[in-house]
Amino acid sequence: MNNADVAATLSEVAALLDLKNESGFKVRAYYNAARAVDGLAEEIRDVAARGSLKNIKGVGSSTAERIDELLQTGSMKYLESLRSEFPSGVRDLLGVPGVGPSLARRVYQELGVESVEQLREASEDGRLAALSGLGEKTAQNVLRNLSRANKRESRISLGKALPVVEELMQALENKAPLRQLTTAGSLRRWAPTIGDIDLMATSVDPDRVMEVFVSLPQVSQVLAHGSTKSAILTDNGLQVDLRIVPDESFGALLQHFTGSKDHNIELREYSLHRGLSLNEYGIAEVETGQRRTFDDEHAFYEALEMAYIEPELRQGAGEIAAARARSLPDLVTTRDIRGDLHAHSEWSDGSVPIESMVEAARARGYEYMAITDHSGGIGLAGGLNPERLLEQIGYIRRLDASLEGFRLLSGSEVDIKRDGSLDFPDELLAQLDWVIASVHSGFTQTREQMTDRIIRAIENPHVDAIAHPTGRLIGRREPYEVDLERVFETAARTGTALEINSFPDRLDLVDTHARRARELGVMLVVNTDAHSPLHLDNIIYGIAMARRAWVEPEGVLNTLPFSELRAQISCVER
DNA sequence: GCCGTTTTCGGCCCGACTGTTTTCAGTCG
Repeated sequence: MNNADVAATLSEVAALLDLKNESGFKVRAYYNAARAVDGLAEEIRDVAARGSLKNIKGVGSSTAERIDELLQTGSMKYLESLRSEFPSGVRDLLGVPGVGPSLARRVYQELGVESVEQLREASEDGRLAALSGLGEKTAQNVLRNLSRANKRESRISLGKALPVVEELMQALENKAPLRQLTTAGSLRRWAPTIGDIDLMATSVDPDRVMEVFVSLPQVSQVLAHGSTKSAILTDNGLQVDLRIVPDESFGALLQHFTGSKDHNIELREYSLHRGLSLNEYGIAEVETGQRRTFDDEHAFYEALEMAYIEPELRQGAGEIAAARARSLPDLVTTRDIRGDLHAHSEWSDGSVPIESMVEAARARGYEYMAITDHSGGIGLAGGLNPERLLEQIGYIRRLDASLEGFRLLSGSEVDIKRDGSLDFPDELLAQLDWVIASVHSGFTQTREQMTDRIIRAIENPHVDAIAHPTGRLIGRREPYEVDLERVFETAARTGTALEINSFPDRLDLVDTHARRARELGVMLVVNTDAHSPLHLDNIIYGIAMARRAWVEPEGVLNTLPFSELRAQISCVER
């Protein structure tokens, strides 16, 4: 029973309470608790073990008791009793866009609908439209939405969304009379996954911009078309909303639609206590109704007497208090990165010669790079055997010696075997400048086995870092079970760095874990795991995770100039 | 059900849009 399981259970309680027409506040309380548990950097069982469940913001004494029961017995009586009131299929109805708790409850109670399929039948044969307060349009809406993706499972990775958005924005800028155009929402906050895409604009001719927008070649369906708001579906199924407002409202609008929801709720609750009401048009005094507008976000936050908050930090995770105290972190940027310490070449599964990777790194302005081709023990990804590695070390040394103003490090992404031993003997690892170890097999080991395995690798003095520490692949593979708290404590003690892997499918460590690692004194390293020169550009995603984790430049190993980096790692003298 | 720089009780973010209604409830972000 991990954090995600507990969160899912609390969400189900919330959904069932919602179906039952319980107080919306109670429903929200359970959803809040679910989100809080899901975003927890620590394992909830550890929190429960020391009796600190109630210290989680959003978890009170009642929910804490139920979580305790769930962890100890594997089930929750409260949930079981709620489940007995609604067949399991009724809850699935909530996944259909446009179907909320009220409609789901009524079709179940009044029509006996117990599944999505039965909802379709009731919409087609007129029984849905016959319900009081509903009509034919509602039935048509439901039918149309039944073919769309489940509203809870339709998120795509940041890396898939961003190229689509950039192409759309470019097309718009080429053809429409825009003054300003920017992203908002989860994309602007660099969330690891994106639901839909929000674009914000100002223009001298909004109608013309909207005309262009809904007529773009990428558009497969127009969902709405107005002068201030339009929405489309792209040919790859992504929903894109475009909003246009007057210049003087742009700051408030951008703030509103950047979110996150948690951030905005907390910001509005805070402001309300100060007699101010916030919305997308500006800041109003509650007593007088007088409203101020803002053409940029900095002024908006300053008007609330707090520092500007970077979008990546807007998660309702303490950033508002820090902004009031003027103690926000000085976040790391891509400009701080001086080298990449996880890159592959055609010696293993990369696509180009080492020289091409070096050229690409230099073109980015980097000072150094480590080539870390795979070890080959389990025949994975064309990995190197000891003989080939020795050959590569010699090759890299000669190449490095020929380079002016750039250091090429001889490294390895060495496989951590099931027992925690490494794929190369220590004598061989000792010859390398940089060793990054990682798990590529045996993902189903128990939590204890996996934790011991990784800790043993961390404790090897030749290991400089652990790559993609949880092994997750977004949308394809869950992270393996591992006690990250113990991993972090060990890494902090041994001075071993943990990676934020920038590959859009990985983003591992994720922000909440990276933040916890830093709290425990772990050094991070932000790498791309590049298998081609183009992949070096993925550094933006890793940096985004670091920024969402409140990480400053001094928390990232590869912001160091080479002269300081070499003192931290087992680098061979040139 | 949670929470406290007014509060341990009485609040709980805010508005757009839709469809069904003659003033509002439901859904969404």
